Amino acid sequence: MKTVTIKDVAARAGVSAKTVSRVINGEDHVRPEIREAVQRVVAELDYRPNAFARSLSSSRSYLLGLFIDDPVSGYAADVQHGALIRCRERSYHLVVEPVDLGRPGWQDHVRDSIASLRLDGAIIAPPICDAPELIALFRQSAVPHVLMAPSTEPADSGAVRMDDHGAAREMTDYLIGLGHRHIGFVQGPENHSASIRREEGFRAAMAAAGIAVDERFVVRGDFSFRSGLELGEALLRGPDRPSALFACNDDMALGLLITAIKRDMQVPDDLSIAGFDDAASSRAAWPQITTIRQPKAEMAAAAVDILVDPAFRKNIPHPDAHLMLAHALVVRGSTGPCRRDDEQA
Amino acid sequence: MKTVTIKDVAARAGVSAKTVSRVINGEDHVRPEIREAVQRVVAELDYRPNAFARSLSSSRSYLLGLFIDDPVSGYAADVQHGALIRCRERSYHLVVEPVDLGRPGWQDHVRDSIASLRLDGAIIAPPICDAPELIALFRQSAVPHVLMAPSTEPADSGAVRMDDHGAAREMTDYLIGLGHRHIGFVQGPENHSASIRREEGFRAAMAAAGIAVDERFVVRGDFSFRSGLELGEALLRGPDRPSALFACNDDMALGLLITAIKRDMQVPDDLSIAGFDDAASSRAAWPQITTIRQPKAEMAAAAVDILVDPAFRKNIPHPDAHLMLAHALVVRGSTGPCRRDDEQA
DNA sequence: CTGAAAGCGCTTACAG
DNA sequence: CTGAAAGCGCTTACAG
Repeated sequence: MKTVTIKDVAARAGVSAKTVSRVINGEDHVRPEIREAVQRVVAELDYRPNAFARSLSSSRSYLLGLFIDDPVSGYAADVQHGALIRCRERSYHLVVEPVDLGRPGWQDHVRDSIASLRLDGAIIAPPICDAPELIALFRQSAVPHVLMAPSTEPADSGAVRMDDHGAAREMTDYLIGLGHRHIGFVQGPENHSASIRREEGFRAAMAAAGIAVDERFVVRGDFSFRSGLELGEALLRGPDRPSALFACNDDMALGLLITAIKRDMQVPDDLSIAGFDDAASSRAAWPQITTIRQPKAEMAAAAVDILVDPAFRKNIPHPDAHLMLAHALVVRGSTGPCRRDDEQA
Repeated sequence: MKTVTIKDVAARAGVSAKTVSRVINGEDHVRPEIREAVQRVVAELDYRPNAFARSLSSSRSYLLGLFIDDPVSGYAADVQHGALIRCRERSYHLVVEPVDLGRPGWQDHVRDSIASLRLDGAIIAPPICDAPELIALFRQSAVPHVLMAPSTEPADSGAVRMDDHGAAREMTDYLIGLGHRHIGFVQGPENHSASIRREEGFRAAMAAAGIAVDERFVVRGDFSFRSGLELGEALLRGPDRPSALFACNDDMALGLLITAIKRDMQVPDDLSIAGFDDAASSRAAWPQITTIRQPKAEMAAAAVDILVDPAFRKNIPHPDAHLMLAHALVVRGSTGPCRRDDEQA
């Protein structure tokens, strides 16, 4: 089965290869009747341009890279899906590149993607969006890149984020509104800047309500279900325990919930539990977990939009390349009014 | 920043481009001292071959496609990760292509990947591995492809599977061994051939033990947590209900478990629940769910190995391209001895 | 509005 | 063991 090339199309349509190229790429300056004739031949021959030839001559790859720490997480799945769908709409392809900053030589893999794949752009997921050494690699090679939920917004990087601080504050206000005073907070990993912003939002809400944070109830997890399980054991052991727990993500919140159930506590009557993400784990439990809906797929799609926008590519830094998407508080069954006597006062 | 090309390396090393090419690709017939000299220059210049130029001239893309129905599922994440890691080891790249057989025009997307990306091979995940029209596309274009867990094993397709029938039979034997006689079975979607093989294994074990299957307790789900939830309501409503439930995958088993908990049943004392997959959902509950470990990532990695193996590429059909990987029964807290009086007899 | 020429950076096929 | 030439299938830059 001989491959159909641009020359075959040109010959059959009685025009030059250049004209076929113009039609294929939707350029101007082609007479309508010629354009139609070419399109007809393209369809007849089922001609598909060779992406490599195009890339080689134009030095554009139509390839975007998604650089991500842990490609197996539910977060990664949502982000990837959002990016994939949008890439397809834009006739780009997506290559997922796992980056393990803990493994020596990671730079080489990244450089390799950039150099041999000639990536047209990169989406950099948290937490590695905050690694200056990684960002520098893209900057040096002049590869347009968008950071997802970064701690800072460098002028020559795009950025897509949500208001982690504000969302955490809303959640905390909601818990306080339910009468809770002894609210515990489960932090995420230290390198996760969004987790830090969430904690700040929590503390801001507590301060605004004039409630002192009990530091014994502020503990660090690693975003995993397992860490939620273990921290739950520690937090719920003694008689002196919080009436509500706010975890930095849903997987940990689910771990807390399971621990409470194991200890025969009633949720939400004995303990309210709130998460963050609106991950599948927040729905795969009983009661379902109150959480913050984070627009993960939308953020990834927006990142693609920024990267393929000629205005951004031609003109970095670009004012419109820093986006903030909306979140939402999702109230479910895991949170309820504080029923603790000493707090009714 | 001027890009370093093969000519630059050749000039600086005082050899021809062809010799540099030989060194880069690890071919024979290069004097050791020349090889070393070239390697030194490659390192000095940090030369990275342009993947597009290589692909264009060699008509190999070093790109593998993963074609998958639902790229957001936990199954997809595991498969993708297994494939990604192995691709990296083999210096291939992976492109994920969602395929929605329900949407008209899906063929065009697939043809496009094949034709414009010049895919070197394809991994086809279940359930679309059983769609003849899809397989035909790869066959026609002579793209080597490996099916994951297909219902049939065409001679000119590779295949990687596990023994779904045997594994389901083991699980059922285990439940029967615990004294259960009234065992319900939750089927997967009709188009999922592995789910059918699991049901057959279930029925074979029941028949071998001389136990009649109560067809009221055999119900169809769609692999989703939600369907497990709903089917649980139906199965556990009346007084006449099964003492054990075996679901075709873990997400549905988790749904069953949550329903049992909602209905104040004790698991496993009132009801044993078993799943299939060893997905995260089987561990994110209390009690944890007894299941079958399915080697998803290993299956995907094996598929990559088959695809990049020159012996397979040169010589399709190939006898060694049909693999069966080992599974394991994982006993956890959700299953226990049958405590129903009428069954003790 | 259209096209002929040159070139992108490699590898293939052939010599020597 | 090594290299000069041609070519992969497009696009760029330039003419007209």
